[in-house]
Amino acid sequence: MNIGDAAKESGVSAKMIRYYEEVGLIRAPARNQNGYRAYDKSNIHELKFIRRARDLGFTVEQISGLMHLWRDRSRASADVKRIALEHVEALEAKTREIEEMANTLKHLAANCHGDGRPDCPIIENLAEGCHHASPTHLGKGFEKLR
Amino acid sequence: MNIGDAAKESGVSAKMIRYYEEVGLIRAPARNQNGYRAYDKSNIHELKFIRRARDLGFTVEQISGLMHLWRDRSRASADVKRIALEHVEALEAKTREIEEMANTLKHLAANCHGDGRPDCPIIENLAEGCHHASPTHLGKGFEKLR
DNA sequence: ATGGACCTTCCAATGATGGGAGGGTCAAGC
DNA sequence: GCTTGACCCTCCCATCATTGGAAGGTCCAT
Repeated sequence: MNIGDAAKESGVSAKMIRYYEEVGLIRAPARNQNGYRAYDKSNIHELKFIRRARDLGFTVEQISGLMHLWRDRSRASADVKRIALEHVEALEAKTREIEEMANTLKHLAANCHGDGRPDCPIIENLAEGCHHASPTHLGKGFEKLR
Repeated sequence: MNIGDAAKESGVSAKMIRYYEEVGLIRAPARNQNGYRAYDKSNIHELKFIRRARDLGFTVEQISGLMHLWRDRSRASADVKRIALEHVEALEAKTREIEEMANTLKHLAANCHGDGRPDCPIIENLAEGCHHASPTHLGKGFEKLR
């Protein structure tokens, strides 16, 4: 099975499969005589695992941890649960931060008549300071959200 | 006023001030005889504008648009309002996507006894497929959320 | 004059992903 | 056998906003 078929079956692009190999998330597969990567069912299984974890918002590093736990039959479910719940917390922190931004903007927009006149509280707030909303300063972790 | 003081006053790091200049978000300021960038109050004002827009999650490109509108005294408030509301929508789409991930994970974790035993529905879901949750496929724009 | 706190430019890295160039390989159809 | 198109390979580059550092120049106080 060449990389293109593996990509189709797993839903992970060929580019990303090579990338995951490069960064050590998956082991380098066997090669055919022509140098093509050869994948089997267990590789596809692994790639699907990765794909689903990506869809849940895990980073490559976190997926690496999950895959070790997956392969380790003696691991405690508590370990997995802890990682999952930590991730839930991180995701919810992100939603709170983004929602805070959205709310501030919504308040500003609600006070903007939105017609042809130039005066606009949104621009004024950006220019002059935060009179309308955004009472607290945004915290760390915020930078990667844009 | 040197770049360090401008950074302190505006809350934008010296590194980022130079970057914003490089990408054309701000115009190159005057230079002293020694080659140091010289900032005045209007520059600080502009940097604070940028800082606040960043805190609201606008990208550099969007801020560029907002600054043009800011400088343009004849602009209609409707233009600003449209940009703001589009951004609110984008932010809320992001929160929905992240919340969907968090909910899926929460459901999985709720079914995981989380003790020393190895069987764990979270890992099983990742390995075998999406039996528990995540009924819909995640949409576009999702990739940048991690 | 020496040190420390500035400033300058240039280069690199982050994380996950896409795009493309330049070149090799394979299988089907002629 | 040759051509063609669809693969595959390895590199390199770009994204976006931000940080870090190196190498070197400047300013000011001691």
